[in-house]
Amino acid sequence: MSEDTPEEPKPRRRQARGERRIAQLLSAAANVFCTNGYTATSTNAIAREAHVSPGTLYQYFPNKEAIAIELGGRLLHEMRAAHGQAFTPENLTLPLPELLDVVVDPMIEFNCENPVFLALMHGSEVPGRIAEEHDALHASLLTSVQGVIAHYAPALTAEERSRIADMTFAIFKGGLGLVLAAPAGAERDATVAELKRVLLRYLSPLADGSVTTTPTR
Amino acid sequence: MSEDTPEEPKPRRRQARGERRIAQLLSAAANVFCTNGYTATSTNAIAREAHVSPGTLYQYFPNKEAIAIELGGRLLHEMRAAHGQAFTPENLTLPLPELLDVVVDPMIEFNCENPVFLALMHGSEVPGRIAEEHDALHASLLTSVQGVIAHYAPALTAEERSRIADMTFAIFKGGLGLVLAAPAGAERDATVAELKRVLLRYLSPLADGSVTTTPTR
DNA sequence: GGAAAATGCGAGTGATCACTCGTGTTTGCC
DNA sequence: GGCAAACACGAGTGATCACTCGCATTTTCC
Repeated sequence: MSEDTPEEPKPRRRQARGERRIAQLLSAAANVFCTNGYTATSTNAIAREAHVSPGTLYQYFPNKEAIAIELGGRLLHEMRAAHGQAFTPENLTLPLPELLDVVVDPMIEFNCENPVFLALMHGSEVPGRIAEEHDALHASLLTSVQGVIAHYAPALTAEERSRIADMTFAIFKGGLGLVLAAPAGAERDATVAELKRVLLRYLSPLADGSVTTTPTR
Repeated sequence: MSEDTPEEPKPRRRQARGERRIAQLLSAAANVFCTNGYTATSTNAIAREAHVSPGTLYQYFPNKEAIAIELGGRLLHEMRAAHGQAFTPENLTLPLPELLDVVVDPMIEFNCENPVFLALMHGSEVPGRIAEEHDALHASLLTSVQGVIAHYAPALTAEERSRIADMTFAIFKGGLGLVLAAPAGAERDATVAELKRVLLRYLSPLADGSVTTTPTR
């Protein structure tokens, strides 16, 4: 929730304890959502995880969905920030391998540190509101990727560009699952490197001016 | 204890109607699981979708989990059959583009015709029994992919081979999501072709004898 | 035809869940 | 200190869910 909205009939006085509780509840919710999924998670379980009574939980959130909305909203906000930092105009001029580093690494890091993000954004069991915001972020990311592709291969049609961007993102998503499944450390790093290798091999022919729809063999 | 029936403690006489009902219930369950997910699906909703009373449903399945088990088991069985047909020894000798056709097409087709498969196998909300069987199938598929990779690039270490197989499968999974999201027809075909292009570009360097762990930049 | 088994029904049952409410405690402000 | 508001609690409430049970109907076998 932003603080500059004029439609706030609830000017809360106490903030220190309250904000702490909200953060505590969201953190607990992230843990439980992550392990059980949204639907199978009970509000009582969230309260228990936060060492708080159910009544206290409902003092800060009107219902279960609002918890996911708030949590998802915060994650989406962070994600958008990372996204904006990755797809800067100057980064767009980097050679492909370096561009991949600059774009992939922050995204991977974010998801490693917030595994609940994938859990919340992926399932069809999440409340519609989250799904909408996620779709918006997804579209925004796709547009950025399309921009990169257009920069590397200006000759492509919009349809081809769109398809390649979709596929690039799907590859990343699939690889992300692998990375999250790998234990943090050398194995995870190797998986990330492999993911970048996939993307590099898939995308580097674009820079050569070869048309993707023409079989080269 | 006194009854020593080895496998079938339930000799059902009537089979025509019963088997029909079971198929009907499983089909209904597939629909509802597909749209709502496993956890959010109620047994009453399955019965309603099948135009059957809740009591009738529980005459054929002891509980909700058993429905998913049976449905998942049948799908896994079909999937295993398709898998076995794809990874035949003679197919292994095909050149990579043809091998991709032979392996990818049936898998895509199966998932297009049984979208509930992904829905059931993917979520962490599914009963543990399904997850186990799915893990077994997953491991089996990975072994096959590793076999192919070993054939194309015998010089790789087991670790590299495993990582490449994992990544290949992750790419396929990601692309599969795209394919299922695309409307059936030309767009879907184009997406499948793009997926094969990704896999081809990722895997074809293996056949050239270049070592993947050496940076080529 | 008639017994027995299989099939079918749907209201009912206990458990669980999201959520509330009455009450007690802590904190900010004078 | 004292008051009001924010905070905290946890037993309780209505709804929903997975699942049952008594009974009616259909099918099979003789």
